[in-house]
Amino acid sequence: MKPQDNVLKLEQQLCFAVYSAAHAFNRAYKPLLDSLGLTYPQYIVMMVLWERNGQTVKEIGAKLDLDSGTLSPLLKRLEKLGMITRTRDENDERQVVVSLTEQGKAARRQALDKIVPAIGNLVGCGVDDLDEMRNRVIKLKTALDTAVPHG
Amino acid sequence: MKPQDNVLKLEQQLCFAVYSAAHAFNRAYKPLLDSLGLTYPQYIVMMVLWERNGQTVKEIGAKLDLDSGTLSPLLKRLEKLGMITRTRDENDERQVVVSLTEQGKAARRQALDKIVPAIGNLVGCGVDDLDEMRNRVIKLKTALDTAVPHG
DNA sequence: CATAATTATATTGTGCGCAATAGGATTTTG
DNA sequence: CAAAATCCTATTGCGCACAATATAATTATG
Repeated sequence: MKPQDNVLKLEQQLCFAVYSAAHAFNRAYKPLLDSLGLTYPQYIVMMVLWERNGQTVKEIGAKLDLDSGTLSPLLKRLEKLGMITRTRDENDERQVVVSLTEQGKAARRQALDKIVPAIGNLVGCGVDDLDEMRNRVIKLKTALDTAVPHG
Repeated sequence: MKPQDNVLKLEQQLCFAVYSAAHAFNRAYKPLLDSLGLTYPQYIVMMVLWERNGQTVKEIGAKLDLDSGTLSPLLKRLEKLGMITRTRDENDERQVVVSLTEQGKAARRQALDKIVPAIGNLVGCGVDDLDEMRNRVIKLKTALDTAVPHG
């Protein structure tokens, strides 16, 4: 076997490790998020709004690297769930402002009390390790984004 | 602001870093894979077959954590592309054996020569760093999988 | 001020990803 | 050996993810 033949092996690939870990996170979140009726992508949209209520679709998309093709139907589903409202901006009618309902605000409590600690237990490593790992993954994403710009 | 209020911030979340890095990988691979006419999920199926030709859907699924709902249509598209063939096992007609065509085998060369080095440049860090990072991400995935079994 | 260019969101089409279900083929068991 | 249970793949339905396109509002330009 040639020396470079290993580089195509699945287990050697960082991309597959990341791809696979992302799916594992999804599976881990699912039973926790079911109690709120949210999917993971919907949950991270809620996180964006919990940080600051009343943001446009564009602002949300910029923070999550998601475009309107993903967000438009997702936000409609969140609206149907009673988590958010979508209203056209009075000054600029092109923009849609997304705001939390009371139910949407209340969901934050359950996220803080139940979901965050549960996932923390699953990941199961010290805060310092976790910080370092997150920073490495973010650095990786930034390197990939710089080479292949988007949005 | 209460001390635990930070834990819901997007930038603090390892899950979002991983989710986001997975998308960044997809974007980085896209222009490279376009020359082969493959998507990233199709590419990792090809990797599985390049390691060992002639595997059942179940075997492929076990290696990639994907079920038949994902693989069945994906494999049909690979067949249509001329990369693989799908044939019922003679001894056990429940099983479908997936095999590389000549074109599918030939695609491996282009992956080795063009795609692997291009992605290597993008990730842009030493082999040791890369190994350590991959191992950490795999460990993370394993921890999540153990807590929430699947398949 | 009218027209062109730009901006923000929505829509359409394709391909995952996964739960639920269905359909045969094989194996188990009574 | 016949009935039940199990196994493997395919299908259906829903929700992302994203490219391409459409539409309406705003801004820039001649």
